[in-house]
Amino acid sequence: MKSKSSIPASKSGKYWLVKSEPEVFSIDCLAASPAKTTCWEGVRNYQARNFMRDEMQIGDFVLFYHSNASPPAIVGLAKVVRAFYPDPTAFNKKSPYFDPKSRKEQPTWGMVDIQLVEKFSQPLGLDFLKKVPELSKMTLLQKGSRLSVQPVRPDEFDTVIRLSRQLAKPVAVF
DNA sequence: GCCAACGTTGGC
DNA sequence: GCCAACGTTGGC
Repeated sequence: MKSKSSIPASKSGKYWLVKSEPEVFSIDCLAASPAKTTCWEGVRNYQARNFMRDEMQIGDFVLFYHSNASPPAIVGLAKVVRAFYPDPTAFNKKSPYFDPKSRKEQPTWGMVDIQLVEKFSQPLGLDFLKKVPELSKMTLLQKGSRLSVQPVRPDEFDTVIRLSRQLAKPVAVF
């Protein structure tokens, strides 16, 4: 019998990774959010914005990464549930994400909504990921890579999901 | 807390 | 358009 693949496939064929500092917004915050959904506010980098605006589509899968964490790790999977729309925090003077140059008539910044699909039972730590040959080209693992919203190649996405499944299995004891 | 790498700003 | 100064990111 053919077994059904447990690797999720996105309709668009596109996959992403977003970074968040767990001190600011962790995967547990996402899990505790209404409908396990949050708006991805505060992106203030043009390249990251352009990915969200020009390429992200509803249904795309998004790896959730904890940066500035110990250890830094991919901690779960989410998906896009709302396409790009203006980020109101850019107009809020009290927000840390306030941008005085952004005009309401023509907003500079935007965001998408993402919904939690699953929190990995074992985080995939940065040091672990670096040892995986199939991931050697992954944007996240390149030196000096700081993009907070970045594309992930389909084969890399498959590898990450497969590793998360492997790590979730009980360790054999002899 | 340090600091390398990167992005942005602004004078010229 | 160049590039120095500055600010931010993020691993360690």
